Amino acid sequence: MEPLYKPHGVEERWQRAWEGEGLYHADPEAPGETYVIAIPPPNVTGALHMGHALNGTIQDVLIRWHRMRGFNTLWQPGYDHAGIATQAAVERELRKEGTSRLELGRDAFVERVWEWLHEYGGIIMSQFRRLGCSLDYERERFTMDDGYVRAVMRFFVHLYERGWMFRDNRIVNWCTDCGTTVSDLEVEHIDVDDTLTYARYALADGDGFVTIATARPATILADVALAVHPDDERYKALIGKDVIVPVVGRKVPVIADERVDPTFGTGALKITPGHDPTDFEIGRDHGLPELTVIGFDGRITGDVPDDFRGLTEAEAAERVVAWLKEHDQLEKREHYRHAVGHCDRSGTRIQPLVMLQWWCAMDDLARPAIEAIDSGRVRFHPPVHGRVASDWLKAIRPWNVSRQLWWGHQLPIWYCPDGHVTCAETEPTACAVCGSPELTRDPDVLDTWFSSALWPFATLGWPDDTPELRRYYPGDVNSTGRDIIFLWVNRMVMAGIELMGDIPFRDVIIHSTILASDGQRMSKSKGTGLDPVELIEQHGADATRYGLLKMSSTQDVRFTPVPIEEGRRLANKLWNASRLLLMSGGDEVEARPKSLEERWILARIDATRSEIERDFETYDFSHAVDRLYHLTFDDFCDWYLESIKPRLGEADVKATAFAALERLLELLHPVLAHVTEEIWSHLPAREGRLIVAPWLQPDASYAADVDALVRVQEAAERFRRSGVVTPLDGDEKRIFDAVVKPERAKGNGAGRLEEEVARLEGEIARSEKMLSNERFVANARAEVVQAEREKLERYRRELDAIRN
RNA sequence: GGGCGCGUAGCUCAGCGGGAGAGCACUCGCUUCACACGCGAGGGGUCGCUGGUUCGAUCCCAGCCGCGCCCA
Repeated sequence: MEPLYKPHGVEERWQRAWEGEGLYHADPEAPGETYVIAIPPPNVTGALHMGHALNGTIQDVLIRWHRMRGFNTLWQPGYDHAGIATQAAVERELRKEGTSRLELGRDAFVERVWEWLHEYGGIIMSQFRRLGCSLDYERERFTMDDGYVRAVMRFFVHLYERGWMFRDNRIVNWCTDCGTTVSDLEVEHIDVDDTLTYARYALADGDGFVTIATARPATILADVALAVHPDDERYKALIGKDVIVPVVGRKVPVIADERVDPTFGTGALKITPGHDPTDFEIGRDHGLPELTVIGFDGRITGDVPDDFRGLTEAEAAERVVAWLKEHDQLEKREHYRHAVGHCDRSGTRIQPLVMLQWWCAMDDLARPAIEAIDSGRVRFHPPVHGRVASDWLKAIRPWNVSRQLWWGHQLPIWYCPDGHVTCAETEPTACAVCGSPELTRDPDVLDTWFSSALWPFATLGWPDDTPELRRYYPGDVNSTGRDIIFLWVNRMVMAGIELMGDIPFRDVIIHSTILASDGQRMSKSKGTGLDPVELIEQHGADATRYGLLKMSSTQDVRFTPVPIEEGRRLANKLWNASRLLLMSGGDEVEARPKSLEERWILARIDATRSEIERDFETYDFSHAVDRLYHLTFDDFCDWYLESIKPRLGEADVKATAFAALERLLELLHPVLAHVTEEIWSHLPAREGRLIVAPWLQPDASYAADVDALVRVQEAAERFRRSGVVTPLDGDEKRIFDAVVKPERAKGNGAGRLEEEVARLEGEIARSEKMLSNERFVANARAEVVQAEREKLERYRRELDAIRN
């Protein structure tokens, strides 16, 4: 054993051993209460980032802890096919080769995606291995593998048969760059500088004008009404009249609707159901036509004057404004900053337009999920996210599930020449309505999140009745970041209750986001992203795990490497403490505490065990890790080892020390998995692996000694502050001399008697003043007053002690 | 516009009604036979601002200033 712990090699060796010996593997036939976590499936094209590393560490700590406690644990790994992202990556590749998916054709393109994935995909699992994550890698699943596809088809057909899947022309979020619709959740609202155009619409009866304000003058071409708030006195007289839409000359009505904000612009709103979500809803309620003038390429199309056709939206807007100016119907234009929807994948401005799509009605799915969250059957940590999740479900809208992509699960929908719809899990031979054998499959694929919703049970074999499904569903915990609560967590809860009749997990951990040092989200394009694998290379996996947990909290945190370095020092300290014991020989491991500090350290380890158990149960990992640090440095090394060091030759002392070390290693293992296993393997007469060693059981026989060193520690504190040595005898004197080494400490300026006297006199004065305040004594809680009296006594004793 | 959260030591963060804490950084002293990724000693904070509640406020309430996130 070298004086400097070098994690490289050691960590990889244990990772190979644990996995190779099948210790990560979950056996449904094995006994034990189950403990199940399904990893949030990373994009198959992705690489490990800080969020994955933190999340992986959190889950691994929980899994290792439960494994040691004898649970039948399953940590399910796998990948998500990530429709848009993967398709885009392969299309980029094709572009470099001078071809395109259209040139290849659908089948060849899909084939090409698979090839590409076999070459470049699926690297994250090896990165999780390098972090020490004890996932059951034998069970790796992919949302596009054969069994999973069946699950997705079953889910769709199930929803169709329930009557919740419907096809309709509704307003969608069209991304001209991705060439597909995206769901409302994939639209990011970003503030942009824009221009607000005030346009006058002529009343059809020639009785003047109404002025409206719009940020998108090009969409005037698709106006079908003006709307005002029903209580708006300025416009009451106009309701029911007609106005003439500029440029196109269409006569449209003025309607009244509560959804009009009378404070925006002039209070009169142009209604364009074809290109605005709110207008669309107003239009549906008022039975208005849904005209579309902007096409899938973002250019002007449809029933418009010829000179507009083919223009970009900006060009069309310019021409509309010119028309308004020419006809004296342009009132003004002013700067306007507002939030505009952008595609979160491509960053392109979303084009809302009306399109025939497949939708899922969500109300009946959402209702039991809301109940599960509100009743606390599904618990969020921290709880505030449960309320947010529930609020979102309560305002849920139909989900646009079809995507105009080639990579993904193709809809199980076929059409016959008469337009009848057949929905079936496998390819039907005839139309379900008219029996026509001529069937064409809908070309669209499903939203990636449609398949992710099934993750907790499709990975276990659903829709088949497998031993895994019976044994491991429902699971226990889901851990993830805030950003996919709606996209993923809520949908798993809905799908789990609907298909399995039970919630998929009990606890949802929402971990913090690790920000770059500038306080912004880490960003690849800004170069502020950090590669966790590099951190592992630099500091070791144990140190990285420790550091990530130390940084984690319910609050977002700016990254600094300092906590990881702290973890590295802890690993090194533990390594050297173990060296001290191992180098002095001895082959017995048994707790036979004879002296004060031996009973004390065993009690301290037990006490810390219950403290970190409480931390783990409440998913408070940073405090758990902090306790482990101080237990190791302060209690185990500084007090215990220093105390016994002179007596390491004694067999009893040695055997007890090994027993204490064993317990410490057990406590540390879930976090510092590798270094603890390495040290464990050096312990005398050690068989079996720490990873599957039983979690330590507290021993009540020394529990009473958890404060056994208080007098010595007070004496040490007193000596440090004042330089006064307290008379002690027996174990206490021996421990004090061994740890404090007063003769050496004197040399470096320890203890300034006068300052300490002054400090204590100050404290005594403060305390006396408080206790002589009648209102304090009368109003404060009795135990607070009592505590203050005891404090005062202690200060007086302390002062006496250093004056004598 | 609606909602949530955060401003505590130079840095990153705990604490959240009765004596301001940790790690790092900084200063000083130690190659002490486990560890210099160490040991010992030390300096450093009107706990964003202004009011209020209270015997007592970093902690509770209100307002303000600054920063961030989510939803529309």
